Amino acid sequence: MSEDRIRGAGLKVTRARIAVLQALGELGGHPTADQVLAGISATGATVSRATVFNALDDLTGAGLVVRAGAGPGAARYEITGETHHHFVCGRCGKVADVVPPDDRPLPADPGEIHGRVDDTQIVYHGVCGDCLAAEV
Amino acid sequence: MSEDRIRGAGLKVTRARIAVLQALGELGGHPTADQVLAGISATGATVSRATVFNALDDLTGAGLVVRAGAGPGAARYEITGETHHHFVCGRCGKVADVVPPDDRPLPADPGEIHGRVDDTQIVYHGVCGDCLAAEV
DNA sequence: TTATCTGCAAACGCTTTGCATCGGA
DNA sequence: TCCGATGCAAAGCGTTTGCAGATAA
Repeated sequence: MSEDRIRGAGLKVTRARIAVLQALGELGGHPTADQVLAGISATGATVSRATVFNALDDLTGAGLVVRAGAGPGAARYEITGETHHHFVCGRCGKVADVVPPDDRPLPADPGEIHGRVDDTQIVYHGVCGDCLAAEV
Repeated sequence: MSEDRIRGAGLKVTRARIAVLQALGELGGHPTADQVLAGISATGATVSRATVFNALDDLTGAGLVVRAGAGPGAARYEITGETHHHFVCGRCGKVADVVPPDDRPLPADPGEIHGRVDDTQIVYHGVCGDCLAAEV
């Protein structure tokens, strides 16, 4: 349940945070903050835009959510979960999940990092087929 | 030489693009567009802000440059090169290079992606030590 | 009860766009 | 010569901030 994870992260359990976490889970994929807001609104709940950003930021700091993608446009968020791979289009910012070609494990977390690692993933940077096709 | 890579990518060789590529190389790390602009200005060359963004976008589309990092604030760029690992702080957006703990090769590019892969890297998402310390 | 979060709106900063001019091939 | 890049400025959009009121613990 979302509430437990929020509580476990040391954050207050509030309507907005539950809604954000649930929306992320239901939407799946890599929604932008705006899409999260839309997802929440679709359930009938009302949360302001700024609160969505606040909640996403808090959840990111708590390690429950990760900002994904490094392309143009809005930031994309997803729930911290199992390690998986991403394909990021540097042109349109689209993020696609990638099915691991094999089950080779990732290198362990580097010990020299003086910080907390919440999520590890392989990122393939490139240009997606749509954008390649759009290039004249 | 920067010019050769630009030409090889099918782009016109212009002053701005050479300057951007050289600045990225000299700055190293993961500079923001603004830092690239500052780096260019430091050499005495004058390039407008919009042109830096244009050039970075073109070079990204050509696969010579990759947008890195998925944190708040400005986008970060780096030259496409050898596979290396990144630690991204979801709080301050800092990107740190990670020395691979071993030389285990990455899984091959997934064949099902209908696009072009320019760069593959492992990304560790988390919170850096500075931000952890700043959390009260 | 009290520290914290929410919500609204406005400000902020990064990024993109439009158009005239300049420059590479 | 011709197509494309540059440069300036201004608009666009995602994100953050400030403060008063509401709420979880």
